[in-house]
Amino acid sequence: MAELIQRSFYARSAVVVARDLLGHWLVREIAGVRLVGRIVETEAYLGEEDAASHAFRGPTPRNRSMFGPPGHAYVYLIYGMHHCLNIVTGPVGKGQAVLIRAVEPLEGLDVMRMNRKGVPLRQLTNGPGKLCQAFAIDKTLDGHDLCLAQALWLEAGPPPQETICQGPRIGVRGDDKALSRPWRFFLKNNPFISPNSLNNHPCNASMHSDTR
DNA sequence: GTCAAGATTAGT
DNA sequence: CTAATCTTGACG
Repeated sequence: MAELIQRSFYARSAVVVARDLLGHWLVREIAGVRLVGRIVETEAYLGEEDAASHAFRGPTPRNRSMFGPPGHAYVYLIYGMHHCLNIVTGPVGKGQAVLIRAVEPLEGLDVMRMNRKGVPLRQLTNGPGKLCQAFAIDKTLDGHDLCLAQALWLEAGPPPQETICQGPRIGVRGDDKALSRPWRFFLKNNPFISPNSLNNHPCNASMHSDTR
């Protein structure tokens, strides 16, 4: 098994972590069965300075895990029907997190297809709500420690060969500043990024793989 | 207590 | 473009 990602990785700015998360593996274990997805799209959310962030107005019962230690999950229900998975980053109390927007299925495809019946491979995990359904991630995992290698964690994957693109975040509200922030990161031309990102080429400031 | 809005998705 | 579906948080 690949190397477990340590807490020090998460204890940095959400913007940096969001980009560095591309190519790493999201691992879910259910009843001994292993599901793995390669992270191909993320979004960074900061704390009280970011009008698009759930943490913008300070801690509440829902977002309380955002203000906890880095390396934990923040999972919430949106539109009454879809769950979204975030990774808490940065210093305790800042309210930073990274939304996992899309992964490329690597292991446990059969279970993922079971959780999302009749869905084409390409659309199995190409959105924040879709990947949570495929990986059976819900609010019971809110606050879960990702550094324990239990139930849900991340492992280091090989550095991505694809170009890293960035652009404005999808579906967010807030002030003009928040809307203009290029804090969505994704792997160029990867078939498993969200439909929105696929249509969002050309990417803003393209850069190449990080110095992993 | 009330109520509008939501870091989405699938279907018309 | 719109419905689905229900929790949250702001306000009073």
